Amino acid sequence: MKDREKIPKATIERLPLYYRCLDKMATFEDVEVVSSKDLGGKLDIPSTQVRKDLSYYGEFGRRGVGYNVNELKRSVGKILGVNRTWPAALVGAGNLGRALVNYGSFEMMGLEITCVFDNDLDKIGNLINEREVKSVQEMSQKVMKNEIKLGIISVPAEAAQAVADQMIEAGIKAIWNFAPTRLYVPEDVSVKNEDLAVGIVSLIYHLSWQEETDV
Amino acid sequence: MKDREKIPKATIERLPLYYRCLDKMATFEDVEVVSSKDLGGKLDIPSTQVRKDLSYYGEFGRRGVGYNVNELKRSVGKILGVNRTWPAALVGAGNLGRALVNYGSFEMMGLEITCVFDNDLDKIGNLINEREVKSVQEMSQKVMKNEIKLGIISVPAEAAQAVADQMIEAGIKAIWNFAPTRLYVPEDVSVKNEDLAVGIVSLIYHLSWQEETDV
DNA sequence: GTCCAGCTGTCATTAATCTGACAGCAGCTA
DNA sequence: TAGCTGCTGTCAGATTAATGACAGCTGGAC
Repeated sequence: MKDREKIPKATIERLPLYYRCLDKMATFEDVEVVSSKDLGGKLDIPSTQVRKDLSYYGEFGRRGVGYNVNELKRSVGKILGVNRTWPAALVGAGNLGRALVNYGSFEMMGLEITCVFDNDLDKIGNLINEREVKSVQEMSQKVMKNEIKLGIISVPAEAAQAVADQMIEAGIKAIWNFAPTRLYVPEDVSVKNEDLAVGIVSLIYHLSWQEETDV
Repeated sequence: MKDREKIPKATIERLPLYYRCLDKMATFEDVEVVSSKDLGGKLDIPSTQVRKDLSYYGEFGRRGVGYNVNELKRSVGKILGVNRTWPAALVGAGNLGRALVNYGSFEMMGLEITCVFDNDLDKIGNLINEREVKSVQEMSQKVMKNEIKLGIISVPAEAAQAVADQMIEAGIKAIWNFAPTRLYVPEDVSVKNEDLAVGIVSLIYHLSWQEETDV
């Protein structure tokens, strides 16, 4: 394995796609071996890109043959860290928060939302997918006790920074932020913004341009 | 305005951030003029990047002064196409679908989910944020009648391609895909994958690496 | 008016990322 | 065994994006 610092972000974004594709192949299709061309074909990624991405982490294939599906899946899973379960604390039991807790496909990626918090008295005590919504005040204790490193923020923008601060205080090292705002965090905490309103705009941009040229 | 083809994707992803920030400044803060340094500072983007991004579309600032907040907001809004309302059809009234319909921040970006479809008889007829869930069979007609160009897919992966095909058949030109699968579409249809399970993995990757080096 | 600090727009440079080309290995055929 | 096809891993080149440097404009101070 080479210097982990020098691996393109784009590569890391593609690895989960490979992983899920390999999982699907291992589970539903009866294939033992896959070539970079096959794998790339399913994901609309050039075969050279697939090989390059994998080569950052070692040599997983056999020349003249291809990659063993199960073996590669295990390897990629280990690279990504999804070969174990990562407990996560979610704050914000609104519509989006509930959807995330109920979302099915996280398990495969090692994510388990183990506790849910809110500060709305109407929501505290409710059950979401068998998890009781607790008061935000209980978060720190719970996070520390269970050594939770992963936090998910699905509160309104105004409240997000305060929640983040509290999470960091409690020892959380990675934040998945659904609030439409930038978070200020120390260097050793990583943040991934999943900003839905921003996501849609690139589509609107293309649509808008298309309509203009159509006329 | 220069050749629209040559504008970096990354720039288009940043424009909505500028837009929302400008909106916030225009609404809540009492500033008339903003510099690229200020704007970038709020978003953690270098000022040179801000100026470069804007310069692809024209000259919006005044040398020695900066950008007029309201003017720039209007200009960026127009560039992005969010200066009008884009009706959208959503298919899949599960937890995520419901969360999207109820999501507040889309309005500002011009997105309005005007109709919701599902094929689950238990869901058809329900109200989500004042919109009645209709049968998927009614989608084509509704989309064609209202000339809807934007489709949102929040169904399980297995059903996504069929929904996409139906959308395209009905004239939809842009698809926001929340299903964890690749969609095959004609060239003139744009797809934006909002793959939540993939999004979380890059965080897990960093966490996993951090733990390794901590020891 | 002149000077100065601060700002934009853009060209030149550097960095990041992707793509193409190919040596080298594997397995099959005869 | 030799010959052929298909595949990987990697180097070199091309492409794309980010950064640095600076000319030119602006408004206020004096």
